[in-house]
Amino acid sequence: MKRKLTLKSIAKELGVSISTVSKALRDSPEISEETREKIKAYAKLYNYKPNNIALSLKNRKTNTIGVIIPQIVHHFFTTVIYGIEQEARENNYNVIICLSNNAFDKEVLNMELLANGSTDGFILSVSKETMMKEDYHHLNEVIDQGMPVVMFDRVVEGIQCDRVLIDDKAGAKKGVSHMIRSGCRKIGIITSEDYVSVGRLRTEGYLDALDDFGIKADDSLILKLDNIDDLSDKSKKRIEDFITNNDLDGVFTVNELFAVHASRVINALGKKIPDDISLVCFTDGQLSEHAVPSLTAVSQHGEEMGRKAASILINKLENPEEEEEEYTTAFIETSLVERESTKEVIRR
Amino acid sequence: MKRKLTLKSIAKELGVSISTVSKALRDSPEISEETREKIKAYAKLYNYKPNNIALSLKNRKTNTIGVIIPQIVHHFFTTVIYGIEQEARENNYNVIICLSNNAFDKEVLNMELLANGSTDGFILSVSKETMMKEDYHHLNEVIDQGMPVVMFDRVVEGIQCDRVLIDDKAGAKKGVSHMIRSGCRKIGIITSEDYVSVGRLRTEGYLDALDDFGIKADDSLILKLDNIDDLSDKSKKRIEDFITNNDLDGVFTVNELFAVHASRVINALGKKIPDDISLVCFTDGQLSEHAVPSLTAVSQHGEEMGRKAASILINKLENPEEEEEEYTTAFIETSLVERESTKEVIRR
DNA sequence: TAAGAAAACTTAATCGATTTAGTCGCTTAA
DNA sequence: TTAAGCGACTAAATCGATTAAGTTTTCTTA
Repeated sequence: MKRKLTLKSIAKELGVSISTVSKALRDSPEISEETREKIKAYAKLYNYKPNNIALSLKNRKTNTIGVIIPQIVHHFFTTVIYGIEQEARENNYNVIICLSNNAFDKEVLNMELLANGSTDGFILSVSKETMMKEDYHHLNEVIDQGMPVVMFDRVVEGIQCDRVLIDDKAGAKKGVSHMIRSGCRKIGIITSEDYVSVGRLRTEGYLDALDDFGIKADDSLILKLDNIDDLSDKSKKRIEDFITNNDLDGVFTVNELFAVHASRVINALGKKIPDDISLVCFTDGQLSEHAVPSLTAVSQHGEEMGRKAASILINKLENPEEEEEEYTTAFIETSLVERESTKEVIRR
Repeated sequence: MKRKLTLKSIAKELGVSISTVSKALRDSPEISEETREKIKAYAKLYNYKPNNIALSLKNRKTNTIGVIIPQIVHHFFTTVIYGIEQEARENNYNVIICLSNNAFDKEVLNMELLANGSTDGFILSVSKETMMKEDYHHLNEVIDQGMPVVMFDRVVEGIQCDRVLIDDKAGAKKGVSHMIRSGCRKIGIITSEDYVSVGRLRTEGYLDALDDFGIKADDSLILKLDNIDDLSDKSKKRIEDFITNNDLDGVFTVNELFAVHASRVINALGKKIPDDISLVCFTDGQLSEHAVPSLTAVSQHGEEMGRKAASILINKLENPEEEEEEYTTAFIETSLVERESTKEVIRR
């Protein structure tokens, strides 16, 4: 096992001072051509690389972004991380990922841990528990210490930070409008209770679309489930009843899971997708793509979202205090991916 | 914006030396009760937390694990990361994640970056390109510097490191045996070319199972596709032909994607799953669970794998040089998750 | 030829923490 | 009376790098 090279060890070996080595490696004109070449050759031969930790300490800059998300076993977050990683890597930043598992305490703990010098800034999507508690002291603390924060997807108001959001409302509207244009007139929505912001916004988009086409909304066609992340047996039952008891010709769901179960129920009823009932869901993931029939979906472009969040953060980090106290909210446009679960729109 | 507290700033504020502050906070008996209490009260009031970077430099220990994986948008890797994160967090370690995107150069770059002081050790699954190149100098280099490495899933031989593996062969055997017991006699396998180790091992498990039950293997029932991570149009076509041209009563696939497509093809042929053809796949992910029919799958227990890898690494880090040069290979048992795509085994 | 400038280095401070090796005043025992 | 001992601190070294400031040595040039 060979010890890692340091400036000190090189200096000792070559009989010069530490600063001479440092300067030579950074091409300082203070050092003579001859010495410089000798040192560089030696460093190259033994593959010297400066110690990042020492540099971080000296520069008070870690070139690391802390990412805190509620879950990782969730396709959307995975794509966001992918985007963050891409953008970070291109700009020479590292990414430290911590999971809050949707628990407030873990979120606080993670932030405190990373804030003590490990990262220069944060990208986070707040946990469900944090949202319900409405306790954001941990966020305010790091911001107070001058660390920039970018929130994405699950954001909260009243925090001095940038935000990157999916345009949920417009996305849902896009999906529902498509169904209407393809001939649907009695469209139901399977969404979440209003306190989940994405659920509320997507419901609004649904209502907007109906309104645009002069279709009267009907409360009984709106099914609000209480958990948007899983599909409990209770939720399954409610979806079954909802579809069985309403004579729908279209169903819009706020996530893939709801759609997949709806598809199953429709099948079991002996109805055909999309001929009898069209189906569109929010989130374009593996399930939409590979389900049978494959599902028309509103794509959230998670990767783009991650990239955007990282790029905003890195920009703040590289140009501190450029324009003080100016926080932006970026919207990531959604797009509709048409697949087998909807009929074609006939334009005349 | 308030500056972060340091020992220095506390010392200055309270009119004592830096070392007094440090010792007081670490409950050294050298410091008088009175001074100690005063300093601790002050530190608590202003929420002092030592700077991790400074500690890392001093201790030459970062308490950070570097994880390098080929892709993150892949359910299996996501579950492994989840396991790693859990185990790390419980032992006070951070996790830095880097993606190689299956490219050799990026893998090398990432390792070099993290090896320069950012992490204490590595957990990695080598990229496809690295496997094909068979160039492992980057691995040997960090190991040479005394950093422990744990490889998982996609491992290579001849490296001084611990390994955590899925028992691919036994897993495949488990799945295929189940089909045979449920009555299948002509079972095809959709796998990958042999140079992908998981493909090869799973094929071996398939052959083993047939052999155990005295069924003669038939090369024409083995379809080897060249990419195990995606489903190209060419692969789709080959799956279609494979299923259409062989009168199978069971299909085993080495991943979910192949199975989902197989399911689609079987459907299109007007055959019923599982009555006419049974279907079992390796990897228990979202697709298996939510497909219609849902798929019987060999679960890889990615989370357990991640936990195991992290626990081996952390153990090495905490007890250095305990038993030199002893490397283990841990196997993670698979389990069969029975769902709708297979018939019940009738025991008599 | 002596002073000033330039070239080529080295010293030392710094980042924030820990820790070993002092220092200083006071008590106690010989 | 005086050295040893102890309590309660401070100084300084250290981790590995950067860099401003200082020091030699050599080269110009009036």
